[in-house]
Amino acid sequence: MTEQRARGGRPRGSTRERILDVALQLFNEQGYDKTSLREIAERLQVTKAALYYHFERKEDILLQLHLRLHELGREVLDRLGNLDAAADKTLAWMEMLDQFIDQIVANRDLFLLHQRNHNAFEVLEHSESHTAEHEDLEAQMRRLLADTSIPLTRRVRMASAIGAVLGALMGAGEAFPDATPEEVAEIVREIVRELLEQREKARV
Amino acid sequence: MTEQRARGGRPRGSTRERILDVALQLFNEQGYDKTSLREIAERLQVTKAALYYHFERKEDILLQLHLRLHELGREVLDRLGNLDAAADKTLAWMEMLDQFIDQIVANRDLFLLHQRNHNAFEVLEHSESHTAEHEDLEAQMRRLLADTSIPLTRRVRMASAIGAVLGALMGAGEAFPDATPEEVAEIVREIVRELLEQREKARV
DNA sequence: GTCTATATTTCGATAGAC
DNA sequence: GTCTATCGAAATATAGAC
Repeated sequence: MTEQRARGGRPRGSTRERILDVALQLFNEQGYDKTSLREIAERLQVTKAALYYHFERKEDILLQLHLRLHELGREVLDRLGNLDAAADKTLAWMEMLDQFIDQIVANRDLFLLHQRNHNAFEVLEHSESHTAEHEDLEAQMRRLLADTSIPLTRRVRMASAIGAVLGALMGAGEAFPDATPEEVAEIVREIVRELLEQREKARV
Repeated sequence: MTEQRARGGRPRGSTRERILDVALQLFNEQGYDKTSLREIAERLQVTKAALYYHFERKEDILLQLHLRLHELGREVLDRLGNLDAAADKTLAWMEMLDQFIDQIVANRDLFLLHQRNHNAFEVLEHSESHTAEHEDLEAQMRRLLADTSIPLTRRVRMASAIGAVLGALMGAGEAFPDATPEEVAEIVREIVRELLEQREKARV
């Protein structure tokens, strides 16, 4: 029952994937830095040295988990990129956040890892492999928000919309056990629409 | 110019306070776990052993920074507690978030520490000193959001409002260099009102 | 691909002089 | 209150047999 939860559409059960799954689990429980390779090996019933056959360094384990997250980011950014030059980016943003919400619901543990080990991920960026197009979803969102050709109010609303999604779906933890993730997601979608829609100022 | 930034209304310049300031700085740059006492000592131009005169363990440094944050939390919770039994908690929540916004603007580095070192703070809670009333602001907010006597929609909106505040004031980093923190804060206040206000459903 | 054994480094923490 | 010197523990990583 614990081994069986399928992730993505990946080769299941390979030792390499099992290492990544266990690592993700432990990193979320204790944090990346506080989790030793010894602990990962013990939970997998293998020795430390076995891990080094599959990954050269501990950091590489985190890097691979980062790539899983990066794939999700590409999906979102590709859709957004097509509409980049559109005059009104509001619709594109709403669609992006809709997809973002879906991804969080489907990959909560991966987003949790990113959120709870922010510092560990930062050193990944500052090492190799971050030559150019390897840019993070978060970094690209920041660039979006820094576009001064967009009125400040709209940019702050966009940042708040992202935060609202994370706050309801991630920050609240298991605060909504009386609701399914889809129910919560639907409420958040409505909130995003409220935050981003162009209101007609002519109303009272 | 770097030494002079005043924090709170505390005894400035005492070695103990300088340790805490430098530690806060380094913890935010590299993370708590990746920051060694050697580094803190070097930046302060003292030796490691000197730190141990002021703090028994490394964890105690983090604990004191936690207490700075905890004081801010008490201020918010005291105000909220008075209105706890009110029939309509909406107004209380708005006031709380207003104060929350002020605190973030005034103590961004402290909140950053809490956000970026979530795991390190967790072990603090699970050790001593967390007997009872030492409960975290975050923990109490979670209890609030878990109150099933409140409709789900309103609780999700509350969680999103908190997230919106954090997203605009913390997550966006320095994405709004063209605006003062107060300008951004004012926009966020309006967003919070929109998210929490009781809308008259009778419209359109 | 996994093991045993060990090298290497760094860290948190202490003892005791000044 | 700060220093020098050092200890013990734990972590990452490697060498080489099976």
